[in-house]
Order: sequence, then structure tokens, then C-alpha cells
Amino acid sequence: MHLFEKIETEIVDATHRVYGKSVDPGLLSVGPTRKDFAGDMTVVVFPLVKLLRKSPLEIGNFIGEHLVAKMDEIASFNVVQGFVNLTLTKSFWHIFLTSAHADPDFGSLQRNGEKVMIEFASPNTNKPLHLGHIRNILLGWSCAQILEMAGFEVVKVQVINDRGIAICKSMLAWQLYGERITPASSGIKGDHLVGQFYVEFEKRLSAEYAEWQTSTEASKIITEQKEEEQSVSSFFKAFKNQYFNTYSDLGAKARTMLQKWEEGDPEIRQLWEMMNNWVYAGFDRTYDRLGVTFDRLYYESETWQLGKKEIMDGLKRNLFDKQEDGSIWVDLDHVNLDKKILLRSDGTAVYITQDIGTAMQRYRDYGIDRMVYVVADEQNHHFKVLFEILNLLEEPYADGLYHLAYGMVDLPDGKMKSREGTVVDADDLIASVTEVAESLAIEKGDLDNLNKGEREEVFKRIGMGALKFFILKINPLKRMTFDPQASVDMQGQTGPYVQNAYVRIQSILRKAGSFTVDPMHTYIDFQPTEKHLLSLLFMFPEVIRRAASEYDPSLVANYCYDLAKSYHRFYHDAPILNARKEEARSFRLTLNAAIAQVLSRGMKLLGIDMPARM
RNA sequence: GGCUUCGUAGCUUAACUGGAUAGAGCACUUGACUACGAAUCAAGAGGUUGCAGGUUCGAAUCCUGCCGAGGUCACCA
Repeated sequence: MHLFEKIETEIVDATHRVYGKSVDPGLLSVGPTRKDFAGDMTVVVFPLVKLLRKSPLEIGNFIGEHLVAKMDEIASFNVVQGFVNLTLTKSFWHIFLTSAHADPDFGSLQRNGEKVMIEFASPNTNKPLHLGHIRNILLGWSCAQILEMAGFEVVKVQVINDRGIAICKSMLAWQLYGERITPASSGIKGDHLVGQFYVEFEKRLSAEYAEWQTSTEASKIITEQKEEEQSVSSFFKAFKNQYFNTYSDLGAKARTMLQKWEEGDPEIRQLWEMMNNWVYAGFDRTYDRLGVTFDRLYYESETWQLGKKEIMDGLKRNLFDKQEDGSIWVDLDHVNLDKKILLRSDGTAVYITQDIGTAMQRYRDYGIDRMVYVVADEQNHHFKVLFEILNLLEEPYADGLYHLAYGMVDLPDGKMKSREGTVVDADDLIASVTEVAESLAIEKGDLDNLNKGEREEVFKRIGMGALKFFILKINPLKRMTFDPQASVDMQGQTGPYVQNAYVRIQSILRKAGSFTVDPMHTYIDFQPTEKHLLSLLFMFPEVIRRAASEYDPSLVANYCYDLAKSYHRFYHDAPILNARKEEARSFRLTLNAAIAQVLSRGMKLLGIDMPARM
């Protein structure tokens, strides 16, 4: 931040000139002053104590005196226990507020010429989106907006896992039990319909497995393979995968289908395309409700061959090893990672094969400097390996790879498990938050002047505001507990609380009509709440910078909350429209407008739209 | 078991990356709508930052060891 840097260089200069010591600017810490102390900016002097061999008080006075003399922006200072609190001049704040108010891009950082691609969502096409995807999508979307505002050129993409055994399970179940049902004939949203067949498959498979467990073949395997201390039921639980691959009739059919798919069997391909298109139509509706779009979609079915080819090239360059059975491996021992398989012995692709291909394809398409993957932290290991492989292949963007790992979402009563039916469906969740918003808005809202369509837009903004804020206010790294009750809360630290501050301002600005900014320059009697608001506004660009460098929307969410909270208090304490003096009214209205703008832009970064009334 | 992430008020969480008296929200108790919107504000109560050491002017944050909870170590995705 400009002012902070200026303060730092002044201190470095002064200590060099007076004491002949050179100070590493990184050592200095400059930041906003804590609420309960007098001042606007604070410098911590402790880091200089050892270097200069003076008492904290002496150094504090030295810095304070020097800065007051050298910098027009600084009016006075005080020293408390090794902290120099600087008070900025009124005119500094007037100039700042005037420019922030006039600049519609306030908070945006300079274009930096870097191009960053961000991947999020990455669903499988065999079932509808759920709460986990929602966190992923909101994080990805928000980071994209933040990076854009921080000066990057951003490309939003997703990779769709549209092939593989999972979608074959749904396809097979539809073929066997579906009776040619379609989204059109049933009125069921496409992704949900396909999901139903995935569940149907798992159900039938479980039944088949249960029956097989009573067969003579099964009892033979039990006697051969079961450990003595192991119970029969836990043995069968662990054996299920192997059963699917070796003994299951349904499993055999699904695998045959996958094989046919890879061979390009026209009938299977047609079925695959039809069902995937149902899913895409369903996903699109969900994305639309969430308010997200993508610049480009990548499909696994289109990049896995490229991955295979690149691996074969790497093999020629002796970067990888081929085993006797034909499988190809990479050895990452030198960076403390294991050996990792890249191609199966039969030459078919594994998951990482496709990721390698996708990465290369993307670079060919966009020539990106950075690539961010928004993927749950259960895949930390996978991405370490992937990045190391791309590094080994000397890809030009290898240094710019970043895995934005977010913690998985738990429910109050534990993990989400699709098998136990405890997943929270994305569409259901969206519908329910909107409903709650609607009933609350009807009860306490002020919507008489709006028509039906406008009202519905308001309900949607409030409901989604609550949901998005609830999810994004938490640090992405952290595992989060999603309490459905709390997520539709609209009081306290919530999206609607922030929206409400904005709505109050809009109401005031409507009533104020046009006003002039000029008289505010003679207003010098800042109230503490006003000063605090100015200081918060001043920090906005810094929040953007930090949020971008840490890929952390929660910083923006918490900032918006702090600003809204501070505003609500100010609103309560000070008359705005009816301020006694003209200069106070002018100042406060300008402050209001600037706050509304920052709140709106900040929330927009979270994908949250502001209602004008609520 | 190896590697790894995380333990902050009853619950959900913040702490400017080592800085001032650990800050909010929910829930609980109490007050404030004839001033611009009460989805608001104010006040109260709630903490040995998992435990024990260490590093230093200063530790929720860094190092070590325990305790507890996740994740991961597939020719799955």
C-alpha cells in the first residue's frame, strides 16, 4: 500500500542518515491502529531496538518526530509501549474520501500483465451437484473475481470427468431398468435422473453381492483369504471392490461397456452422449442459479489421449520407466514422493494421465502464466505429484501451478456420505435458502413498491447472499461444518446483514437526492465512528491485494462484515440527512456513497448481488 | 505405521503472518423504534488458545514431545 510503503522508506532513510544503520524494510511492521488507541497508523518499533541499541520510547519519538516533519499526511504522533501511533491530517482524509468516492474502480489494482487460469467445479457426470461442489464453485468463482480485480487476466475453466466406469454404471442401469425414461418424459432434471440410475446400479449391485455371499464360491474364498481375527462382514466389506472386478455379473457388464466406449462403439457412444447431455443441461441450470459462468470447458474424454502421447514422449526422453509388464512409472524419490503409475500395463490411461494432457492443452490454448486448481484437500498428494511431473517435463508454466486446497464440508451430524443418503443436494439447498428469504422478506421487508418479478429477484439475492456468505466467510483451508439451520440465518455475521447496510444507504441516498461534495472539506470534527469508517475504506485495496495473493475470499467477506458493522453503528449514532451543519451532511453523504460502493464491489467479489430494497 | 492438515467461549469462527487487554456472530440475560429502514444498535455474562516444555523484549502463531480429530499413501477417480 502506498502510504505504508512511504512510511517504511522514510524510516529506513532516517535511521540510515542519523544512526548509519541500514534497516531491512521487511522488518518494519506498519498497519492500521487498533480501535482503542488514538491514531490512524501504527509502526512497531521493537524490531529496531536491538539494531539501534536505544530504548523503545526513544526510537518511537525519533520515528514520530521524523515522520511528522517529513510527511505532509501526518499531523501528530504518540508513543505507547513501543508502538508509534500516527495521526493523519484531516485534509489527507478529505482527499482520500473524495477520490475514493469519485473513482468507480476504487480498490482495483493495476493490471500486471499476467494471465492466470482457474479451474473449479470439475464434476463427474454420473450424479447431480452437492454441497461440496457448491463450496468448490463459490471459492473458484470468488477467487477469479478477486484475481481480476487484483490486476490479473483471468480465464475460468472446468474440467468435466465425462468418461470412465462411473458414468457407465448409470448408463447400464438406464439400459437395464430405465424403460426409456428421459428428462422430458419424466419432468426430472437431467442430472438428477442420471443420478437416480447411478443409485439404482449401486442398489442392484449390493443385492447381487449379498446373494453371492451365500454361494459356495464365496465360502471357498472366505476360507482361503479371510484373516483369523477378521469378521465375516468386515471381510466382505473390504472384498467388495475385488468382487466387482472379478465375480460380479453387473460389474462385468459395466466394464464391457467401458471397453466398448473406448473402442468407440457407436451405440454406446450414442447412449453416452445422450445421457451426458441430460446432465449438462441440468448442471447449466444449477450454475445459472449460482450465478457462475465459465470461459471454457475441458472434457476428460478430449484430453486423455494427449496425456498418453506426452507420457510416451517422456519415456523416450528417459524421464519415466517402463516395467516388464508394460506399465509406465515415474520415480519421484528425489523429492520425497513415491513412484507413481502413469499408464496401466494394458496401455490404458489413469486419472493423472488425463490431468497431464489437460494441463498441456490449456497452455497451448491460452499461454497462461499461472494455473490454479480449486480441488478438495483430499487430493493434496495427487497435485504434488502432478506438479512435480509437469516440472520434470519442463513445462513453461510449472512454477505457476497452484493447488487451492479447500477443506471438505461436514454436516453437524458428521460426514456427507452419498451411500447413506446424507448428501445435501445443490438444487434443494438453493431452493430452500430462497424460500426462507422470501418468507422473512414478506414478514419484515419493505417491498411494497416492487412488482412480482422484482420481488423474486430480491428473494433470490437475499437467499443466495446468505448461503454464499455463510460458506465464503470461512477460511478455505479449513474443514467446515455446514449447519443448514445457520446457513439461512439472516442476522449477525451474515450476507443479509451486509446487504442491509447497503439497503439503508440506498434509502438515505434516495431521500437525499443530489448533494454536493465540496462543503465537506470544512468538516473537521470527525467522530470516532467516522474515523473508523475512513480507515476501513482506506484498507480496501490492501484487502484485495492480500486476498488475491492468498487466494482467500474469506478475507473479503470478513472485511465487508466489519465495514457493514461499523456502518450500522455510525448510522445509529449520527444523523445524516438531518445533520446540523451543511459540511457534516455533505461529508456523511459522501462517506455513505463511498461505503455503499465498496460494500457492493466487495460482495460482488463473493458472487453476491446487492438488493436496493429488502 | 510413514507423510500431512487441523485443535481458540456451549456452538460457528477472526486475529494484518511474531505485536498492544485474543476480536466477532449465534444461543442466553437486559435495555433502545414520534431522527434518516429494528434483517439494526447498546449493555451483560462467556477464554489457562488441546496438554507439557522450549525459543525472546513479546507466542494462538515458530521448535520438540505427548493427547485428540481429519486426509493421504490404488494398474480408483
